[in-house]
Amino acid sequence: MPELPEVETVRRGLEPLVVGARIDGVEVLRDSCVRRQAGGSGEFAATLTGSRISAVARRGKFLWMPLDDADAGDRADPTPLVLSAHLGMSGQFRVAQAADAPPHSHCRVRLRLDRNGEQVVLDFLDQRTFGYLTVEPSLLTADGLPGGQGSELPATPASVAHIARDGLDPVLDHARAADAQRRSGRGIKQVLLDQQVISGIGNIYADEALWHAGVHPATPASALDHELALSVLAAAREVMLRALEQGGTSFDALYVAVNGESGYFSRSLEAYGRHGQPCARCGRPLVRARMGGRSTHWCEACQAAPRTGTTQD
DNA sequence: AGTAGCACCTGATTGC
DNA sequence: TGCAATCAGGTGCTAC
Repeated sequence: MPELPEVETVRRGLEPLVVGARIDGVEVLRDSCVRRQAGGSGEFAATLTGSRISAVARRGKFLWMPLDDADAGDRADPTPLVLSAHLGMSGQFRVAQAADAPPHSHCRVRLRLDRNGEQVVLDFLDQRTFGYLTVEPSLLTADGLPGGQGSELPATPASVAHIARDGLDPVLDHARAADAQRRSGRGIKQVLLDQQVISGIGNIYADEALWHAGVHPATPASALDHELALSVLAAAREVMLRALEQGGTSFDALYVAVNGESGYFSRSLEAYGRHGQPCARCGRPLVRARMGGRSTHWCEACQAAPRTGTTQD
């Protein structure tokens, strides 16, 4: 589930915990949670051990931690390495309370860190195992990334190269992103979920943004004019910023911050999960339907059905 | 080339 | 009570 505000909440929790820390031990409890690693979990653990984490970065829902590798000078190709993480639907980073605490049943990887002599045990939990960790090279330049602008980040993992700038990225060109959306004939809901057009928006915030903008989720993106496409993007940005202020959206224990705390934005949701309940704007009951395989919530009165071409309901 | 559909998993909830 | 079907916040691959 975690979408941009939740992943950013995790990033902010990790930053003071891991930056400058040295990885002293790596325990992989479930091999399949280490992905895209040629040498598997063995190589993953061997490469990480002894490395020092220099930062925690994010684009959209993708997290990564650049590594200062003490042995980099010995390698034939000293490309900067990063520890990449994607939380999938249920991934979490959690600090274990004690070095000898038995790992949670959903713990997939345990990292033992040394931060100025202090021992920190960081667990990667993931019930559904759609999330993953990997150590991979980073790109030396950001040229050619989706969005086209240069990057203020030191390095971007290869696995993130195809991901567009996210809605809170200061470098995002909103006008270009809006026009990129309008090039697709798919429904605007599906285009909002396309991480190669604009990243960070997931199923919750897509529904919220469209409710706030008053746009029907099935409206073909190509039918929006430039101004309306911009206002959908602005709505997405505003709702994600407000969610971030409240630590993200938590429905259950599957999303919590690094310290185990839940976010409070679920009580501010206007559309997602509110089918059958009255619309806060007009009082009509909200409806739910499946769209592009995802459950979608909207108000039939405030979010007028697309009326392009042939008529319908 | 762009897009729909499915695969990847576990666990909670719903319905018979 | 038991068991099967359904659903869940995401992404990437494959086949049209």
